[in-house]
Amino acid sequence: MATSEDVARLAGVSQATVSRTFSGSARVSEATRAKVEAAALALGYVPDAAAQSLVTSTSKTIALNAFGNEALLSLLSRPDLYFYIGVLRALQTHATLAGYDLLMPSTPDRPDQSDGADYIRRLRSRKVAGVISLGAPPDARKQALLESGIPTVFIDAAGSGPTATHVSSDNVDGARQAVRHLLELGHRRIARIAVPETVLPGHDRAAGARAALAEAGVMEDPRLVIRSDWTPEGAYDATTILLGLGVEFTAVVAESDIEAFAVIHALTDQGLRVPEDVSVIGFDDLDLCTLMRPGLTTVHQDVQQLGARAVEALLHTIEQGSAPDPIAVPARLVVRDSTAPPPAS
Amino acid sequence: MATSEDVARLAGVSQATVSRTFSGSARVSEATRAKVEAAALALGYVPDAAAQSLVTSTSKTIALNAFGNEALLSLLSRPDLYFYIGVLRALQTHATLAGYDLLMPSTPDRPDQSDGADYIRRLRSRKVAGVISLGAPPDARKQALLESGIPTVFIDAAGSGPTATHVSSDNVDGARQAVRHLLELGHRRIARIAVPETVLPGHDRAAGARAALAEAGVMEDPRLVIRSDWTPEGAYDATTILLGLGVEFTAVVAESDIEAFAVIHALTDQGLRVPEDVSVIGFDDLDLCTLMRPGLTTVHQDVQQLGARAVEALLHTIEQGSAPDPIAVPARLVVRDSTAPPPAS
DNA sequence: TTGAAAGCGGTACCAT
DNA sequence: ATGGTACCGCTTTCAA
Repeated sequence: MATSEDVARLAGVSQATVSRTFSGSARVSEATRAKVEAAALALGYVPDAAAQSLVTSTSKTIALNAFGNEALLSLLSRPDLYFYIGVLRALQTHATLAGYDLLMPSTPDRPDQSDGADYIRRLRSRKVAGVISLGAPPDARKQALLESGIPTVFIDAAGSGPTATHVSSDNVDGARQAVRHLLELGHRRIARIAVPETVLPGHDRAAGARAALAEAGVMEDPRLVIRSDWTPEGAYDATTILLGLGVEFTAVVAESDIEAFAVIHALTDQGLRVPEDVSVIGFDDLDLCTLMRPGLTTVHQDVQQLGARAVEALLHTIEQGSAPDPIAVPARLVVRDSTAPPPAS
Repeated sequence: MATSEDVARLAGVSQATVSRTFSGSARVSEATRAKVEAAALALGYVPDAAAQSLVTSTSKTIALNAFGNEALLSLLSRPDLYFYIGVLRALQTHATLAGYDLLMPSTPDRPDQSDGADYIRRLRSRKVAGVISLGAPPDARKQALLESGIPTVFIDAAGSGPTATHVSSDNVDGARQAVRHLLELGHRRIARIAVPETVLPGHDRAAGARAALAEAGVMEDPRLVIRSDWTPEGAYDATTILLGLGVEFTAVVAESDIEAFAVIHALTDQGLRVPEDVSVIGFDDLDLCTLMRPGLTTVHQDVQQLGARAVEALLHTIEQGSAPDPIAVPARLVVRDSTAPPPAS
């Protein structure tokens, strides 16, 4: 690999001038710049990232962090997380545009003890410019990030501070639209397969659902809210429990498309028809929705926007030194074939 | 951040000794090592990655490369590529185990010109230890990788040389099992929705299918081989074309599960039943297969193994300086409900 | 505007 | 086994 020294020699200037030419900020005469650039091109010169990083104490790198102690991508193989693929795609696109590389740091050997501090040390060792965290990170890690001063953006998780903020879909409004749609169709007994309200999307969606109900003067029946865990298995079981309760309902709102499919299977396995007997609404609007039958009515999350805004917010934090306010990306209902008016009964 | 100098001072040894303690290879007395480690722990010391990289000319980083000129994750949002999520997961898991970080380099601004050389320069600038490439990379990039001497493992793409090899499922055998299964059920008129044979999986699967046919003394009808492009839309259209041909067939073999679902939809949209009228076989065995109805008969690809062997092969190349032979990971047929004997007719 | 020189935080070779 | 020291390639004062 050619070094700036080589380029300097060929261009007949000092090594410092080569550095200035590439760092952009400094003033270099047009003539010199041209000479240097020609020499650099001829030698195929690219600045050494490690050397730059060593002296500047930073690198054009954004670290990705994800839920739990598991490696980021472990989770992506769970069908309920196909959603994050879209987000990752958008992150990559926009990070690239800004000239940043995405890094998936190897998880420490012993994820259990002193997680937080160790995690931060590894990030510092890598001199990452910032962190984007998908989903709810473990508390120790989240806390450590908030205190570290490392620019951080949480996606789908709460967390803000001087150098941290979060972006997510407008879950309140998304859930409100979903429930409102059902209400307009005439449903009054609406069940929800819901994740705990301790996680941000769970909290916001519950609030949105209740708001829609309240607007229509309908009281939420707590028996129709069944806890689940984002997994299709959990949703299937929750639906079975719901059916076993013997409480009347004509519609089910799920927390994800994948869960919605599981709900539909649970219903049809019991001889119920969707949407004739029961309406079902999902969340996410995955690409593969177009492949499923019946077409799923669901709340579309704009993964492109999610990723774009996350990168944008992170860059702002890196450059300005302070994090912007939390960001909500609009969500919108997509009506397909899994919802219909409740049976006449 | 604490430096090795700080640790040395606290431990009452020289900075060089601290370095030795951490590099592991050199000989340090037990007593000294203990002192140094205590001091390091107290200071929260972690070696600076950039400094290490600068002096060693390498880094514990594996770069991910993927198809086309697009950013890696662009492709992952296409439903036909959900398969690679599983592979990525396995890659991450095994890279972590070996202490390597995964890097997704930002794509150059102008992906068109001088792609190859520029790509390599960026990798060298980052001093990546090796590259893992998913799917068929653009020719310029692939060629550049092969010539660069950078350890490389291609997944699902041909490519080998002194420092490069490839790993993929045993596509020949997988396709053979699929077709053999259909033959055993009594099918003779077997259609294939197939990607071009210029890509490795396309080539191998075609060979496997023909081998199974040949074993059974069945002649392949070229009219039953319809070209497609891995996408569900392409598969849907291909199926429609197939139906329009007026050529008899009782089974369809697709190149992926997602395509298989599209094939099923195309068939049922024409009033045909699966598997009563037509049997359909997919490839991949995605996690979400368990969520689909009918249950899809498909060829299972072991994504864990794929990722594990890829990392293993790359580490071998990095450490030994020479690449191992190409690796085929066993695939196996999973029989569910989308295949049955052909209609009596 | 440009050149010279001092590090950034490590590694590794040379003595001791 | 340990300490001293010469770099790795670049950024950034400080002078000229």
